[in-house]
Amino acid sequence: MNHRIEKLGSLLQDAARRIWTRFEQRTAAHGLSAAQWRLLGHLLREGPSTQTALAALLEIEPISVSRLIDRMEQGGWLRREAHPEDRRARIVVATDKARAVAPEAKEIVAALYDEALAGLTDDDRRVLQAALLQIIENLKATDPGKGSEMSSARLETQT
Amino acid sequence: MNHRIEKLGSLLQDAARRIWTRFEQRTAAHGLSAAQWRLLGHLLREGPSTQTALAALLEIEPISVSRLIDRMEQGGWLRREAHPEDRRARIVVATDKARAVAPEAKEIVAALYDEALAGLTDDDRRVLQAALLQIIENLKATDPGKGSEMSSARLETQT
DNA sequence: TATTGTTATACTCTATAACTATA
DNA sequence: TATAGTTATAGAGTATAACAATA
Repeated sequence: MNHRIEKLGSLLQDAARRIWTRFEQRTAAHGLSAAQWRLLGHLLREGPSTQTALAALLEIEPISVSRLIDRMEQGGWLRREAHPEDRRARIVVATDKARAVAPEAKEIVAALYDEALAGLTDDDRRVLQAALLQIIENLKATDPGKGSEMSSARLETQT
Repeated sequence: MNHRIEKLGSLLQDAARRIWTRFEQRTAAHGLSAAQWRLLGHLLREGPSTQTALAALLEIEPISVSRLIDRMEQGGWLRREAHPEDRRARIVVATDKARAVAPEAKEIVAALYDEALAGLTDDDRRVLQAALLQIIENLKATDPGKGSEMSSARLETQT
């Protein structure tokens, strides 16, 4: 019998929430939500992207991406541009305003992660990182415990 | 310089979301949300509780607890009873219906955690658990990176 | 026919502010 | 005055269904 982690789900959720809440507090002046920062991060790191690709990357529904982008476009963080080849699609592009805050956001993230991981050795950190990736991987495929669903299987667009 | 975990926040969030989503899928027949299961878990493990205590435990606002409980009371999962000593307070009590699903929920959780942690050694799991607790602890106090806030400091009611 | 993205609509979770009842 | 809980209201995230435009 392997070691059982009591409340694994709650621990993960609490840790994640503390990090994101803290991050939102420190970036409050810009008025972006955690989900919006995540989307913007993708955009800034990996360049312009269609909404469909963003939805696959963030693993949320296209309509949710659409909503996020609505608000961010209003705030001037990004623009929807025409796709040069596919006239149905739109390309989402970060604006200069977004690019301008990226360095500050990066610094905040770095400092925050340092605080969050304080007291953990390098080995601990590597195990933690690997463990999180493993958990995500383990739960990636279609749920084997339920014989019905099959729509979360298109995640090959992953990084 | 210590090891940096790129995307620590995203990794934590993704791992947490996958676990909770999977859990919701497998318990879908009962129609409870992740937040509701968490609240119910506290109630079943630790017995009846006031709403204020639940709010402190779950670290959400009392009004959010009130809303959760509204829906759960409608669903017959719990009852609000009068507090014997303090006529302002209400005691939240899990119903027999809730107690009846507890074993099934526990089994689902156990199986889910086993799947999530597949491939991780016992040592890995212990490090993971300790790391999560450490992160939560590290980010527990008032934010030192911001000199303004001071309202998340009443967490002494913690387990 | 399939895909991209949208509207319309709705539900959950969370929160701030203002309030009631009680301590 | 302070606390327990509520109502009113609102924002964010997510989702299903129906649809338009295009491939």
